[in-house]
Amino acid sequence: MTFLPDNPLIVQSDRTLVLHTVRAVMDENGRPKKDADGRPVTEEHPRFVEVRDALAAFAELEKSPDYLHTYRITPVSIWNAAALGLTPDDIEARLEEYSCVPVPQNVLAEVRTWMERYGVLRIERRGERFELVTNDPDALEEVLGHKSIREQLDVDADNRCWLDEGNRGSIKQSLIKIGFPVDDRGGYVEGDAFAVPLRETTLHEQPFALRPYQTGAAESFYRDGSVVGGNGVIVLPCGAGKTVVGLGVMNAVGTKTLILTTNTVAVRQWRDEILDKTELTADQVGEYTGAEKVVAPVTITTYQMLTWRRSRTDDFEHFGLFSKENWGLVIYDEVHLLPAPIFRVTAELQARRRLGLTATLVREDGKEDEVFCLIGPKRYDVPWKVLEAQGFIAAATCTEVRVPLDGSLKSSYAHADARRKFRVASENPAKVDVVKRLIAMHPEGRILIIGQYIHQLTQLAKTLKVPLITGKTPTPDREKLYSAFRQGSERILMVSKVGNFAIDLPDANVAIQISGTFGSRQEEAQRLGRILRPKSDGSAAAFYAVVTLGSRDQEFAQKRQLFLTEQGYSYRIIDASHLEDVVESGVGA
DNA sequence: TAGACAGGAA
DNA sequence: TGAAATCCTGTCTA
Repeated sequence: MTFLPDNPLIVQSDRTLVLHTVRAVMDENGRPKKDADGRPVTEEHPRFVEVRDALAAFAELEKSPDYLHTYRITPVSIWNAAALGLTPDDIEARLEEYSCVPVPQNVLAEVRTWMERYGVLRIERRGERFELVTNDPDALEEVLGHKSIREQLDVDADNRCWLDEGNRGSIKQSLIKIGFPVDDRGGYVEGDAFAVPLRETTLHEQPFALRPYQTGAAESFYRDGSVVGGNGVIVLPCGAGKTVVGLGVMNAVGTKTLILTTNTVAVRQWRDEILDKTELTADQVGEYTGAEKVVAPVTITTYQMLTWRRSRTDDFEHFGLFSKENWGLVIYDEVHLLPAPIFRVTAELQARRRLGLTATLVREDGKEDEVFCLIGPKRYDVPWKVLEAQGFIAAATCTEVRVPLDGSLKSSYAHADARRKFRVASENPAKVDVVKRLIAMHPEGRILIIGQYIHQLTQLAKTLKVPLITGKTPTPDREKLYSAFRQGSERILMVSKVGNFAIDLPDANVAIQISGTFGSRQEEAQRLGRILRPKSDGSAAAFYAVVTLGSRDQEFAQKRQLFLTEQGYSYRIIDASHLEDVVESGVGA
């Protein structure tokens, strides 16, 4: 094996992968080139992009400072890769190919062990019951050594392990916790047949057909006559048409369907999309929310509706919805937000086909393993940059603008306790000036200013004389402002965290983020998603994160950027004082 | 009977 | 790590 010293990757024995983003530029004598100030000159590493894309399939980006990106190989990342068809040999080949040092054998061995564990245990149907089967007696022995698991199984005299429909989910949860992801071949209840024909022309007289990647996604989930699939998660960027993929799957499966969403606006959007793009009529698509409770062959509801109860000790009042119809398919919209109680019900729903949809399959609470075993593995994933290259989403430049804290605030920052520090830095009043300058730099831009603290936002809105939408803004007022923004009579709009949920928020081409949730990767992704609708002139969108230099605000900003960095976005980091220079050199538009 | 609002939950 | 937004139900008003 030859290891090229020029390769950008280091594989460490603790399963972290370190990827060089740049390399030194050599002069004609083969020595490191220096700039006028005597500092070494660097360039992007020529294999960086290739390696980043190769790692995305089986590792998770953990840190992404300027020159070294750190990835980690985790069991869930390996199992998802296995479900997509990657083998240990594929992963070994990639690591060997890109590493500049020998790949530690223990890492390869661990990858192999984890990957082989996916599918070592299978659940198979035997008439009315299910059996946990394996070809590996050692694995079975190890599993049965865990008391909590043995208690859930009915082990007969021949040492065969039986389980009932009722604990199919919970056994999978217990097994994944000890590192055994089960391949559930127990099959599905077919559910009542219900055809969902797609239109070729929408209600709005637009031609309609699934885009190639949408078809690919739907087929990866379900192909008629195939035993593979029928449960799992499809990951598509914001604005790539996840609803349409859902329609494609409903069309393919052809049964009564229950759709779960995060809020009522999403419920209505699903309903509108279904009526617009399928031949279903209004009475076939029910909305089950606080406002009306209609159960129809296709029913859309919210997670909160299902998890609502009178008090902590009462039952969930609307759980009955799951058994009101013989659903053949349950769709979980924004599956990364799935609340804990829904995991519990889902554990009891393992016989129903389950489709999860999301833009970012990362959870800040680390419950990826629950999504993996209860909804299913990742079946399809389109990188953001691929859709960008195909023109389905706009190109975007991301810029982190760093602003210092001035005098008096420096000391209040220093004296604040750990949790206040973040807020002091987030609300740095020096950000106001930066926002003004950014606005001035985009005189034609349709600008969204997004923040997290109401106090900060109201102040800024007053200074800039720009309308602000918060959770308290009544719906009619919101709609008025949205439509003003859409028509161009308002060019700038400020939004609080409502922006995270408001899928009806109009499109913009510039977003300025002045504060955000601690280190939420998916929030950052959502916010960028706001400006990714393709522009008619093909121009790029601009995303700015304004952070306080050298503070916790900056630390968390880095964590927030991880997901997008993983997807191939690079953040240009500039000092507030150089803002105009950099943008003039080509970021703007 | 619709809309507005308060209260509690997670 | 904390703040903000959401949802649902129930009650009140017109």
